[in-house]
Amino acid sequence: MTDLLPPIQTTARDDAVLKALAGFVRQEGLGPGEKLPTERILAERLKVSRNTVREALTRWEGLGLVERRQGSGTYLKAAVSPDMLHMPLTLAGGNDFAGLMATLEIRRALEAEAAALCAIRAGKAELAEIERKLDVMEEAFQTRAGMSSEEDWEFHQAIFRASGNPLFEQIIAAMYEMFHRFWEHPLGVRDFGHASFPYHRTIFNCIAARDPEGARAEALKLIATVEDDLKRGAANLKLSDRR
Amino acid sequence: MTDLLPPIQTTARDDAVLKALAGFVRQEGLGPGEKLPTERILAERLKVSRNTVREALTRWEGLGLVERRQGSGTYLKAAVSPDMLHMPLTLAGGNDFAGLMATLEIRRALEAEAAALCAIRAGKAELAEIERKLDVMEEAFQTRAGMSSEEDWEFHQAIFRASGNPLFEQIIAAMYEMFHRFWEHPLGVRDFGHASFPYHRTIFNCIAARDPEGARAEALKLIATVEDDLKRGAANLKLSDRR
DNA sequence: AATGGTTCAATGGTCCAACCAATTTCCGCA
DNA sequence: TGCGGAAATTGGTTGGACCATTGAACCATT
Repeated sequence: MTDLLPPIQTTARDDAVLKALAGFVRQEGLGPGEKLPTERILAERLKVSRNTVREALTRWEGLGLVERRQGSGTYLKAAVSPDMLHMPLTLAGGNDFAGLMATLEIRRALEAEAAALCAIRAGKAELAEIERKLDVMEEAFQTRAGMSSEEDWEFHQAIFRASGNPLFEQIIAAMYEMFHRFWEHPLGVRDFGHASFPYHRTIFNCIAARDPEGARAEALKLIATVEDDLKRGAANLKLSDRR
Repeated sequence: MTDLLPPIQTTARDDAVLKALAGFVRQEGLGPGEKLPTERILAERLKVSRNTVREALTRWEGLGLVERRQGSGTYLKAAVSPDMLHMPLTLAGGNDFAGLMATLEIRRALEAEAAALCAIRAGKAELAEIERKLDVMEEAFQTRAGMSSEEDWEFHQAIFRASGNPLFEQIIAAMYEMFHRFWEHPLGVRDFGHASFPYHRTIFNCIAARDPEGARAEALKLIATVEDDLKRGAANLKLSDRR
């Protein structure tokens, strides 16, 4: 006998509030940036205490769905729908080098799969878009004699978007901040990112040739070079700390 | 000029409460499963209202760090530290078949990478743990003449855990609910999961042999069979709908 | 001795009413 | 018309009260 007989759910006021609120947002067609009703109004309409409303909104705020501005109101920060799946990721000691490597491993996993899917699914328009981003990136590389994080990022984003699965882009976007905190301070590695440059073109070639496994392999190589760069940077940093 | 000059924080009571609480947990050496002080005690010690304490704990609860049980107390669900990095991720939709396939693609990406990392990093103890789960799963398979979702899941979880990167397990854990909603209702495919069975052993063999790329390849094959099963199930379902 | 019922204190969940602090609105004055 | 300050609005905090659930201790029946 396994666990049939799941624990029953008796009270879940604030959860109900969130569901109702999500329904309201959908019905009103509210989008990011728009203001939702006052806490006091919500409390009155839903026939619950303002306190309960606040607990519910606090959860949404913690999840980054909503922003509260004292004296002004509560504003949507993202699209909400009644059937959302929440996936809070927490990285203990997320400010250190190990945390960056952890996110990079996730990125490698997603980048490889997205490239493979992209090789299968990307339409003509999407393919052209990716190549355009690639050209811009290569142009920037030549001009400034080095990797440019912004253009590089846009290239990868285009691949994620063309994978046909929005989850890739969403997960990576959640980690964007982490990547770029280090990206902007390349740990003393002067030619940071140089090694990864050629793989952008090879990945695109595989995608254009409809070669999923090739694309996957090239993406893996690309992230490997970034990882190497970072490790080298960390070693340098440790060295200069000792100085 | 970018966004240096972050907005100053005049009032951030509940944030301060969380920081203080995280410090307390560290100082006391509290781990997952252990009980936190009462809300009333926290309020008194921190010289804030109980309501403020509750707002703070609500945030942690929303982030899955803590579990509150009425009448019992508040318990840690994960390790917390003062310097945590939160990456809350909410996925829109996902209750339909397309959503399931989307999450499955994420799972394939992570499963492949985790298996590869595991082949590199898993220690002796972790290797033994994985094999134990595998034995249990195979035992269940023989006895009940079919895949058992619980034991299967534990096997995969052990691999994620041994990957040395906590993010893998966190992401997958968040999707667990989604997978199992369908797993329990195998869409009419009677021998659902049968096809994936042998790959569990081959994955383990590659990991034990310290063959990352082999493990990655086997993991990809495993998910591919699950995908096929699901697609077959969906086709059956559509067929029976027409009936 | 074991099982089941009762009581009771502890604890999270909810409510209320008031006040504080930041923001926005608006009105009167120059 | 433009501007400065009062007033209304809105989220943030407080304190106190009561409800609902839990779990332990105790008691009664078998």
